[in-house]
Amino acid sequence: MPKVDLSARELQVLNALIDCYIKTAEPVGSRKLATKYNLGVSPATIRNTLQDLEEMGLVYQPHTSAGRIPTEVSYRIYVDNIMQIRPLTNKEKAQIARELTSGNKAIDQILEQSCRVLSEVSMQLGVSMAPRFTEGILTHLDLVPVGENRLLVVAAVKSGLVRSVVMEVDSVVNPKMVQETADILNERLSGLTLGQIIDTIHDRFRDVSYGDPKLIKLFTESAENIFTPQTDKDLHLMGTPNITSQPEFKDPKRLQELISLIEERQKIVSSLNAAAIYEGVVVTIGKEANLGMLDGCSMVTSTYRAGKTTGTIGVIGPTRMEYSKLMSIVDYTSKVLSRILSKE
Amino acid sequence: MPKVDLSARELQVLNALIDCYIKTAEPVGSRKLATKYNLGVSPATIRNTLQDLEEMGLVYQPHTSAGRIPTEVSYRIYVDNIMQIRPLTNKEKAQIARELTSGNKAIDQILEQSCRVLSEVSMQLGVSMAPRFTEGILTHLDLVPVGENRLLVVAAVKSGLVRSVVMEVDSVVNPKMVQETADILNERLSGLTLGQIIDTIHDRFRDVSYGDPKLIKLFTESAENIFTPQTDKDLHLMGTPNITSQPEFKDPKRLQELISLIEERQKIVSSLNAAAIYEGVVVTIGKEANLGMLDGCSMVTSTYRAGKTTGTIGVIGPTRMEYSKLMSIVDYTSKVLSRILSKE
DNA sequence: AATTGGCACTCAGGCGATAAGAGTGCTAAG
DNA sequence: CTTAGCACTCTTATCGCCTGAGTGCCAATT
Repeated sequence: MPKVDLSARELQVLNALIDCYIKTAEPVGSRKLATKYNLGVSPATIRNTLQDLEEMGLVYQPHTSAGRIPTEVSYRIYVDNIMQIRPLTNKEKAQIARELTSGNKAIDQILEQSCRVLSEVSMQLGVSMAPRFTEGILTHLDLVPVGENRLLVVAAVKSGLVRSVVMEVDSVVNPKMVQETADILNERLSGLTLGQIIDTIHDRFRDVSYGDPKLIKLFTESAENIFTPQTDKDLHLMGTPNITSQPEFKDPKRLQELISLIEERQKIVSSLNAAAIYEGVVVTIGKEANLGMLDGCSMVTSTYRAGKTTGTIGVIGPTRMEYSKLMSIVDYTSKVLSRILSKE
Repeated sequence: MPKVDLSARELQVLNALIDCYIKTAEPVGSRKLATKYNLGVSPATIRNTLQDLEEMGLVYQPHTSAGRIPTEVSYRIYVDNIMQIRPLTNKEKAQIARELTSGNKAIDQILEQSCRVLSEVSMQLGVSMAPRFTEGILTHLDLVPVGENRLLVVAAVKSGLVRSVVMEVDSVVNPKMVQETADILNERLSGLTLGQIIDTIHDRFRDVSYGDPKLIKLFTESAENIFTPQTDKDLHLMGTPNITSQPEFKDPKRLQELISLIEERQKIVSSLNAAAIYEGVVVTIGKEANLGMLDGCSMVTSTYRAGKTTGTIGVIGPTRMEYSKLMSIVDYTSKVLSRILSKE
């Protein structure tokens, strides 16, 4: 919310400048603005306006005698106030819908496909994240003996998401006892959200009427480990070549940072979660994204619904991105995705 | 197996040259070899030898009037015939053992830790791959109803590895029937390897005495999907910064190729599988690795055992790597890993 | 016959000067 | 308030020069 009052001309010039810079990735000069965009004034006048914009911190020059480049502040203004959202063509809509509905219906695969289609249509780095597990309602819990001293804990959530975690048990356990324990766990935990379970599990098993007390103790102790989303496994990333070929990544240092970011997925997860507190399409510009070393990048994200839970999808690319188009793409994709995941 | 007969001096010089190049990453000249390695002859003599080596295709010059660089052929000879394996220090052994045995015991986490410790100790890209599922013996199969029209198929293998796949069912199914079906599946499939199951499943369920026939049909039809390892999810990669900072990756193009490789994990999986047909530590040099665009890289890998199944771990780095040290590291790590995974 | 010193030759990489081009800021006039 | 004109700044590319590293070969030496 930078409080700026721009005159009509200043808005016009800023709009043209951002538009041009997004297309060319080169500093934009007054002459280019005057000839390519019919602003009805001469380059000299535009130069004056540009000086004003520079004083307001909306544009800058990489060096004294170069054109202007928009700052992050002005991207914000552009996205919030100036930009016209560019609707999708029917062809684009069809492509997204087709690629999302074809193929297997397991939620994980659908998310991977979302990620792929986002990266293909947007020509940026596509991201998708599985629904936030903590908000899901537990429908069923299962304990499956695996090998001699292990139990597989299977937790199924209403949205169709399933997580399984292997739990170590000290001694060999009686299968009947395991079943009995599973029964009481289900009885007391089904219908709660995983978040509630984590918070209240210790209280809920103060008294244990039947089932294996040792096993239940072990379970309550490792509940957090079982129910907490290991969210970096829920994250899909695709289309890295799309953005590495952009001019902002011609510097090897930049590329290295990108590689690090991709490896430590946790940072992306955090940023996506931070953006997900808003409804609908969110544009996170540059430093706002807090992507650590990799600034100069923006995200366009949206939440989607899967039953009672929500997840996040979006695209990541250089700050200089076609927000107007990307917002439509992400918006539409998230809506299709919600529809697919909810009609089941 | 390039058939070369090298004289004692040629071996000596080649050894020194490779050693020097591995350390400096720069073309090695005759003078440097004469002064740093006491070969007892003058630079001029070494030059003659170098000419001979060049004719044999063992070294080359990036341009006239530069020092020599070893070719992939000569790395092969070096690894197979010349190199002395460098044993690990106690400190290194301790570090590997400590980091592998600490923490959670779930197989997936152990593999991730293997990967991390490999990358840290070797200063290369560490890789680890879960045991090959197809060779595992099925111990238990479970069908867990999830939501309205889904079943979670849980397949547990002797090594402790578990895979779960969501299966879509058309109609709502009776829980009793599901249990009955699971029973007969277990009865007929337990004890077989997953590979055998894939091959023979259609024959095994020609006659179905009880259980839900529709469900069994669905199951046999999707058996391949259920039991085939989606191996690129079983692959861990860590330590990319270790190798991106090496001089061979100063070229942005190289970096881009690396990023692509990391994204399409399938290629790495294939290469690792190809190397895994041999027992013990395998060195795969340059083009042998078939890492697509990213040649100029080598892998040092080893299989490890987990019960009846085997998996692969190793390191990937530029062809110019310290094979002598890396072979020890990978060998030791795989042995420790086998011990951990087998004593259970 | 193998080894060595000497020497001319080649080539990459760094440095500085020069030229071209893009774009600005300022001033003065419309 | 707008605009044309102009001097000024700064980047980028190109050329030529030089230096240093390293070779290949030949003739001398052991």
